[in-house]
Amino acid sequence: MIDKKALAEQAKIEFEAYLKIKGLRKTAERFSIIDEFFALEEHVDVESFYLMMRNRNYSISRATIYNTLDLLVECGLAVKHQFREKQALYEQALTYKHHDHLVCNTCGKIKEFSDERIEAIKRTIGKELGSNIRRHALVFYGDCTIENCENKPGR
Amino acid sequence: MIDKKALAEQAKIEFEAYLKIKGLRKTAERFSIIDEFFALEEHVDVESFYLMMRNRNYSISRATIYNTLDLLVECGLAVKHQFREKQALYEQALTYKHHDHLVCNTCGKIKEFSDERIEAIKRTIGKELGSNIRRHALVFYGDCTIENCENKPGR
DNA sequence: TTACATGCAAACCCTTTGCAATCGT
DNA sequence: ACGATTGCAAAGGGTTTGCATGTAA
Repeated sequence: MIDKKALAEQAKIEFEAYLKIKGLRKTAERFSIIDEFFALEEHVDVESFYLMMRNRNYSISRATIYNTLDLLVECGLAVKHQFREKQALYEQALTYKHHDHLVCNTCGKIKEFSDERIEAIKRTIGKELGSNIRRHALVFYGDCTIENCENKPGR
Repeated sequence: MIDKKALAEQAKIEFEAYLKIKGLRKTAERFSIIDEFFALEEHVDVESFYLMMRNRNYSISRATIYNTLDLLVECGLAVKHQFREKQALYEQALTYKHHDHLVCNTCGKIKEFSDERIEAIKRTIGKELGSNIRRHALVFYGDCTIENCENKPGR
């Protein structure tokens, strides 16, 4: 189990460096977002995150959250996903190692996995189609086969 | 080169069968959408398709296009993609063989590819995470390495 | 001091919905 | 005739933008 506090502190250090390079300001809002974002256990959408922060008595606006999360993505501290059609989900990426996602058709939960073979496919296809492939997004959608899965709806 | 007309005719036959099963009506609009949709060379978004049809003097509404494209997806004649955040893209799928996509960072064009190795990854991960994986979405994003690529912007 | 940031609400974009008018069956 | 389908425009939901106010540097 990783220490969330330590994670947030490291994120702040990296974020400060990024702000400095870009000539952006260190504002209280940005740092409070980092505190809360790196304490999360899961991917989060902006609206939930906004409501959560309001519930915890931060006075912060949606606009600032959008702005800050985008900055975190820019500097590599977060990753933005588009699993469903509407809302984007943000994921912390401090100790980021690329991984892909399995979305459960049964309960909607998202699991992570990583398989090196995808890199080989990228090399083959990149060569074949004339592209220097920089990144990929791979999502599996499947039915849960785990008996008594704790995430099963209606339990 | 596949004969577009023949494609549309085959699609109509399959679509009629689907409508019959579902007790839905055969309307002129639905068939005109099939005519135009199966004449397309590329993935299309709803708004472009709507404008194209209006330009060709069909009197048709966006609502009907959304409705009909969704029916086509339901009966397997089309596939809906969500490559970017906003609009969905629809692709004809009459002679559908699953394939994945490479999005060009340089010109935005979408190329198709297929690599069997992804199936092996699905089996491994499905077993590992307890999921019967039904489908996947794999998108590569890369920089064009083709000299004098005809799609290069600013040519 | 002076740009950059913020909060708020309005605007935006794509998609969905409500409803009266139409049209298959 | 009946109910599904249409066109239109309005509503919806997530995200972005404009602007006056606030604030880090």
